[in-house]
Parts: sequence; C-alpha cells; structure tokens
Amino acid sequence: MENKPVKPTTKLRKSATASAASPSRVQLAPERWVDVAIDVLAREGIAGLRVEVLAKRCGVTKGSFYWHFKDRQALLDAVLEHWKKGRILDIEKTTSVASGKERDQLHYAIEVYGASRNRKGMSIELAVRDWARHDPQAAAIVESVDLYRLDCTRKLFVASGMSDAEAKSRSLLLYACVFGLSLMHYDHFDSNLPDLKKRIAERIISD
Amino acid sequence: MENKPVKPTTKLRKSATASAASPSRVQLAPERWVDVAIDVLAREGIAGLRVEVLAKRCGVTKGSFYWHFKDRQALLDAVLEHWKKGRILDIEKTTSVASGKERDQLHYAIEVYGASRNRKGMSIELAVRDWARHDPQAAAIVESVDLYRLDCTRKLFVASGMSDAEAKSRSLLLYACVFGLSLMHYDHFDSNLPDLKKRIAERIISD
DNA sequence: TATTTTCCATACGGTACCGTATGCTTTTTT
DNA sequence: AAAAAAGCATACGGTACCGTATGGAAAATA
Repeated sequence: MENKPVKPTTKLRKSATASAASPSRVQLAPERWVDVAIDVLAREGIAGLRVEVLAKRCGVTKGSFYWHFKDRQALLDAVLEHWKKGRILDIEKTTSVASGKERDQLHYAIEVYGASRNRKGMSIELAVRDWARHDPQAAAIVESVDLYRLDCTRKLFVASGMSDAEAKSRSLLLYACVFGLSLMHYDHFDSNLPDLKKRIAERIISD
Repeated sequence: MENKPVKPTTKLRKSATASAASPSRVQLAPERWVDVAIDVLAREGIAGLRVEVLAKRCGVTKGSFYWHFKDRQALLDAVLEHWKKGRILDIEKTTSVASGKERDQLHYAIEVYGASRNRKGMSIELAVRDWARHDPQAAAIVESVDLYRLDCTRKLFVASGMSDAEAKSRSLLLYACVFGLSLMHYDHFDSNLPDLKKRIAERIISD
C-alpha cells in the first residue's frame, strides 16, 4: 500500500489556479480515477477494479465515485478508451521511422516490450487481454488496437523488402511472440537470456 | 446453460456396481467436482470458480462441496494438480516420436494448439496462465509445466540437427508464438489464414 | 433388521461488494 | 452576503459469495 491517501480532514479542492484558467470547467477528477484504475488493473487485473477499493486508493469514499461516474461500467469504459488512445499513440511513435531503418525499428519494437523496465505496461496489456476474453466490448477494443499494430509493423516489413504475405506473417509472429513471451519469463530456463532473445528477434525479423 | 442438473428429487448414489468392485472405497465425487470446475474455468476463468456456482452446476448444494473439500482453496489445488498431470501426459504424447520425424512432430505440436477444435484446451491454458499471474502457487505449477514443455521440444529441435542454444531459442519461440497467437485470433486480419500459419510454422521450425 | 457411515440439504452468520438516497461542506455564482 | 452548484461522506438496502452447524436420508455394514 504505497498509495498516498489524503488526510480526510484536509480536503483537496481543485483551485483553478495558474495551470489553465480555461473558459470551460476544468474536469480533472475523472482522469484521476482512470489513472488509479489502470494502476490497480496492472496489479490485480480486472477483478481488482472495485468501486470501493478504488475509492479507498483515492482517499475518498464511493460517494465521490458515483458523482463522477454513472456506475462501475462507466469507469471500465473510460479505462478502455484511455488505454486505446495511449496504445495508438505508442504504436505510432514506435513504428514511425526514417526510410532505411525499418529493421532497426522492428528490433526496437520487440525490445521495448520484452524489457523488464516495461513491466507495468505489459501487466496492463495482459490484464486487458484477459478482460477481453470475457467481455465483448473489451475484446473489440483490443482487436482494433491489435489490428492497427499488425498493420504498422506489416508496413515496416514491407518497407524492408518483404512480400505482403510474408510481411503479414512476420507481423503476426512478432506480436504473438512478444505477448507469448510475456507469459513465460522464466529466469531459470537459460543462463544466457540475452543471447536467446537475440536469436528469437533475428528469427522473427531477418530473411 | 447447457449443463444437466440432476433433478433434486432423484438422488444419485454411487452404487459400487460393475465398473470395479475394488477393495478400497470408490472415491468418485471429487473428480467430478474437478471436472466441472475445469469446465467453468475454461468458460469464465478463475473468477467463475465459486463454490455455490459449481454446486449448482453439479445439481447439488454447497453442503456437498464442503463434505468433499476442506474449502475453496482445496478445490483450486486439486484443479491445478489435475491440470498439471493432464498437461504432462499430453506433452509426452505430443513430443514422443520415431527418430527422423522430429520436424513433422514439431509441426504437429503447433497445429494441435492453434486448431479451432482445441478451443476449450486453449481456454483452460489461458485461464490458468491468468490465474498464475495473481497466485504464486499457480505460477509455480505453470512454470514447471512450461519448463517441461520447453525441454521436450528443445530435444526435438536438437534431434533435428540444431545446436543446443538454437534449439532452446526455437523452443521458446514456438511456445511463445502458440500462446501469443491464441490471444490474437482475428478472423478479419487476413483472408488466407492457413497460408499465414504455414509461413509462421516454417519460420519457427525450418533452418 | 439395527447401526453406523456416507452424502447432502438447509439455515445461519459474516464479508465484500454495487448502487441509491440524503445531507453536509466547500466553492462558485449572483 | 445570499443563493446555487459542486464535491464528497454517511447510511441504507440488496446481492453474491464463503464457511459452519446441524439434521436427515440413503447406503453400507454389522
């Protein structure tokens, strides 16, 4: 429990200060709920996204929650939407590259997921995927994100000289492997993990 | 709800009939609970494994459950144990092969998972993996099964002429891809899925 | 047949949720 | 300052669980 619950006595009011004296109201709180929700999602999966639990983590009661959201489902929708937007942006950043450097970028795309630094990101990824297996709405979001991913890397493979069919195949192989590996990070499997990963990446990307 | 709840009036007693008038008592019911549990696990994941829900599916009340099991955790343990044994047997069947046919067997190993006929098996696989992400005990079981799998296919790769390092790499790639693909079966991605899968399998197995 | 054991139903207390109702406090507007 | 709105706390009813206690019916055993 490394969260920082505000002291109940010290009520935080969002004083519309310097940041932006925008014309319309500054609706900040919903974003905060979504952020906390995604944090919990990474740790405990969809099962952890309980209204009262999130409220406690936010240092408030659910009275606050139901002022900002219609019901629990509304939060879940917001979480999915937020996740989708973040992924789309990330994909575009990860797969945009100067001509000629496509293969390097593909290697980078693999590393960026497999890296231990990106643990939380991968936890979210897996949590959302598990969520999608029991919720058609989540499944639709995940599918749209995945299809976008697949198309972006497909273009990279094509740009690096492959046929379209081969590029599609490699693209699918790449992401399947990335997500599959995230389910199987066993430290005791091999003493030289880096070499293993390098071989796998080569196999996915090289001719 | 395509289950067949026994009519509450018609009490089923396990008459120790023909099957095996074994010396020791025929303890059959626990297996039945486990079977139903695995069925629910495939459909709804670990979250669906509720005592009272399973009881309803068995056509009894939880009074029965708590006669056979100490508590819910005891059932979960039994489910994991049953899953592990089944997987070990399956792996041995899938990876035992006459000398010279190793590559064919590897292709078969990929197909057997990707096949749509094995939908339930893969659902269980994913459910257990998700379970393992939030339960150390389940994680240990999954790891032991995976390491066994990886070792069996590694031997096949070695037998088909690869170096040990390369064989380990391919083995990991194979299972990562198999499980990863099971998270990404999008029918609209390509009109010629079989060709795609063939390319992927070739990439994983061939030199 | 009488007795024990096996197996299950029912009833209960307890917990953790969801969502609503209501009112209180702080901020914003007039 | 008075009125209105925003933001939240508290209390409530309802549901779905877990696990226990207890009794009763069927089956096995004596």
